[in-house]
Amino acid sequence: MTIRICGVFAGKPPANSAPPESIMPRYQPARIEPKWQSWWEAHATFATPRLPGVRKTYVLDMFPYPSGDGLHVGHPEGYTATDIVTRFERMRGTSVMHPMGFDAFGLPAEEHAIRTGTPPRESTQRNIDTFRRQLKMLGFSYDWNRELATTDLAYVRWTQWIFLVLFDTWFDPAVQKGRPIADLPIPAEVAEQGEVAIAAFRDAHRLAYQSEAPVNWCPALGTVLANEEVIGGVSERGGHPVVRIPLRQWMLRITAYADRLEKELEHLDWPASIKKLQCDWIGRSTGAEVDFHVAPASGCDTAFAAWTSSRRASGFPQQPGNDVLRVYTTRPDTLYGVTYLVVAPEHPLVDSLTTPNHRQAIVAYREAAARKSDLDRTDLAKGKTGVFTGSHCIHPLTGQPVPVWVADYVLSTYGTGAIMAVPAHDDRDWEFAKTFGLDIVTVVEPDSGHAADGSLFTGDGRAIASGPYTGLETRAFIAKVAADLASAGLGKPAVNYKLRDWLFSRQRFWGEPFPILHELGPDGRPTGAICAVDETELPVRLPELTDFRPGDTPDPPLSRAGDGWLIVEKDGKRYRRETNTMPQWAGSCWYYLRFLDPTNADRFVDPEVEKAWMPVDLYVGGAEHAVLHLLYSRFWHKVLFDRGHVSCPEPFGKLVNQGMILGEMEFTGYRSAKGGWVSAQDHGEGDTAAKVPFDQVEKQGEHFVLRDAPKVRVESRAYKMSKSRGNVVNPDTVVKEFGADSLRLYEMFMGPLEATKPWSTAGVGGVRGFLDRCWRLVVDDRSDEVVLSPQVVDDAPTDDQLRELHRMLDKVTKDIPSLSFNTAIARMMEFVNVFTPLERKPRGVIEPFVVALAPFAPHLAEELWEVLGKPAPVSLMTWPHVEEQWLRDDSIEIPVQIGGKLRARVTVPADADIPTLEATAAADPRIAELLAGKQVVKVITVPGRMVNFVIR
RNA sequence: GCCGGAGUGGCGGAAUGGCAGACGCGGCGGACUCAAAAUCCGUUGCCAGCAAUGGCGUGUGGGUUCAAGUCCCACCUCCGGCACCA
Repeated sequence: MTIRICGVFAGKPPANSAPPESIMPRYQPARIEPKWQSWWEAHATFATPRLPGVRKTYVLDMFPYPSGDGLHVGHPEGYTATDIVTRFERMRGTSVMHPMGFDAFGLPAEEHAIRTGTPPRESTQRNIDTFRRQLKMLGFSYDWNRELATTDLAYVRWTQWIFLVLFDTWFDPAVQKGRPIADLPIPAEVAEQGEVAIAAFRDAHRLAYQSEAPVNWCPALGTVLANEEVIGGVSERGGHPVVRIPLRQWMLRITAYADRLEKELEHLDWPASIKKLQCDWIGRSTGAEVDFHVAPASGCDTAFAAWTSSRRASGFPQQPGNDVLRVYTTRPDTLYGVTYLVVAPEHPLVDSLTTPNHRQAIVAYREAAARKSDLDRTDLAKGKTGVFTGSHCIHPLTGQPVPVWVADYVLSTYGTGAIMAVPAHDDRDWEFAKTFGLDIVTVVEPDSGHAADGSLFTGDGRAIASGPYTGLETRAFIAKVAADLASAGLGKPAVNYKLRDWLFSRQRFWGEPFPILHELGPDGRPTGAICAVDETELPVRLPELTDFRPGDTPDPPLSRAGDGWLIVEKDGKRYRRETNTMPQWAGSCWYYLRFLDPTNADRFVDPEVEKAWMPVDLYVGGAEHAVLHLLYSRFWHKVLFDRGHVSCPEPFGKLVNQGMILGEMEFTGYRSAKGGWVSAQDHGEGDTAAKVPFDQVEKQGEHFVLRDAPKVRVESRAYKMSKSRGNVVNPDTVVKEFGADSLRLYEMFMGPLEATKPWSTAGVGGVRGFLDRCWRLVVDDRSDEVVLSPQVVDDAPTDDQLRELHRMLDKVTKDIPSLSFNTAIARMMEFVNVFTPLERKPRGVIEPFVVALAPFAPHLAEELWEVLGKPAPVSLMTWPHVEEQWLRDDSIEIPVQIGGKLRARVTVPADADIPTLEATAAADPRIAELLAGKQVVKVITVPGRMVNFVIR
């Protein structure tokens, strides 16, 4: 007799130590998991061919940022889902592309470098090593030969190369396509001015261009941020304040692709919510631009008449002159309700519009607005502010003067930076008019009834008090007035986007250097001319620095590199390298392409390989990338497509967002300062929150209360995992305690992939119990060695056993492609529950079960396959065929209802026809009794489903 | 404020308009054991009843239907995102 169990480890495998031989028959993930991981690696089980066979699938995970904290339990959720899909597809004979890599540039590595003085490349490498170890520990079937990190020089080379493609491309609106800059038509008046002017004209049209514009400067991070990275006036990362300062920056002309980015979403198999988020972010709106003539100090009428007649002749000009204020509106039908105009504080006409007696107030207001952070400026709770300029403009249709105000609720960066205010029909204008006592003129009535004068109505309706347009419906009015304005040269239809060009440069060290050179004049100062680094000189490496700190000023750390790095001589001219670096998004914009051909030294990807594998068939990751990453990479992909470098217009065919995994469910009670319990619904400021153990709580009605004090409610919910809350679950710990297969299976069993779900360690124990039962289904747990259970026999399976097998297989086969892993696992559990008690378990059902288990618990399945005496690997076995004949029953039990209420069940032949069903149901003693003396009005019978007697 | 998503046992969840609660956790009872662990078996929505059985039950209120967790209308709560874009 061997003593198998001792001390505190009873029931659990000893942590991470090789178990003594004597207890081997127990399921020991710590032993079998590394064994099979090495086996797969040694046999290159998951190596992907260069080109796919008849059927291909490209299944991609959003690659992780390798943070110093290591893998989080959220990572394996999506990664296990895709791993199951890819293992399943391989077993079905599909060629599978399933790579993994690391998004390794980024702020945390750099901040760590600053804190510790070690170069970011070192800590990044350490973190990648940790991540790789953890990912391998979970048995994912990646082709590790394709591993890449965005920080690899061989990768940076091609990121820079793609930047040069953007630099070499302009967007031709006529064909809605990106074209080589060499094809850009040069207007004669530019050509006349010579080479410098032509170069400047080209630079102004490139998809990658420089711009001196107000940017989001984050002093705490020492860098500027893209609009998308600023949430509510603070940085998305870290929540630091952001201020607007003017600065020369690199921009990417993503707005040129706004229409295509919106329209081409339509056919993608993406969650509707993500499509909508992208749509809203792009924010296409249609309306009209309208010019308001600036009223001269005197002689207003004649000047206006002269202006309108000249406009009638010339038409609506491309650029408004200084004599007009151009506004953008989505509601030109409310033109007759305009009672004032507003320009943004940064609007170029503010100076000329300001009259001397208002100058002081205007200057003060502009200064205050510039000082305000975006947070203050966008805080709706603060109410509207503004100042009158002293000037008026002339309403283009009525000829009446309209006062011009400056207010920061108008954004300089959207539309024309100026609006026509219609307080009766726009809530922001209404609030402003109320604040400053401006006129409110109603010009739209709701279809039902009259609007009270001076009230707010923002919907569509019928025009009133609108001159010749009175009586028109909103939509008809908009169409007609837009046409009329256009023919009078006073306005034109216009489209606007919320999307702004992508601010693409950062003042940080740990990013890709731009492959751009600035020409230096004889005085050593930049001449303004720029040129691209030659393709053959890529990659441009980061210089060796010892100090990575961002400056207090927006001067990038790279500008502190020595002249050896900074200064380049070429064709007898001196150049200074661009010292900004690219944002972290750059690398993640195209990694899915490099995976296809990761070692290619001649091209970023071989076109033949790209055409064969693209697009990505399934892309799984968190919803936090809904706009940023997914919008940016679609943009890059479209540029590459336009320039003929890739074969499809969209990179990601199907997208799935895994839900967040929260910490364990917690009960929180509140204690007052005096120490007594306070009920959760009326706890206040001074009370302290305390965790209450599960067994001291019970449910009473809708709420949980303290068991010992049922009047005291406690809160119950699960929270997002965070270090500060101390509820973070570490995958290493879970693997040590339960094994990788248990972690994988548990995360898939928790609930639907897309749902937010709380963690439950007891739940992990539950699936571990299932894997234990799988083990005992095959392995003899009474022997001292790992040998086949004597209960697994060569008997021919019975019909019932085959039915159980094929029904399980059918469910699993259907559930994997639809990513319904929780129900697939439940079905496998049922299978095991059926076969566990049997004394004789036919090989003919046990073997296919092990094959079906393999995508979910691959290590255990390999081990059991070996115990069954089969040659490894089960991972590449053919997926079991589902035999239809076993999915049907000879007889079935169906419910019988009376008036829709269940009253009995009857057993009938599976193919029974309606009369048989009704007769059998009516013959049931209980039904007969209930129907006696009642009048059956109608009988509804669904063959194979149910019978319902409707009685009076 | 706007836009998404979700409300089902003590908990996670399951359910092509057709037997609500599969599967798992937890609980309860039993077998095995000197005992415990592990394992196996049974049981477990609530109320009434010894039981057969009956009643009630999918956030709330209405509606459609022979039949509603599922479809429609209104509302409530929670979670997530966006937020002066004219």
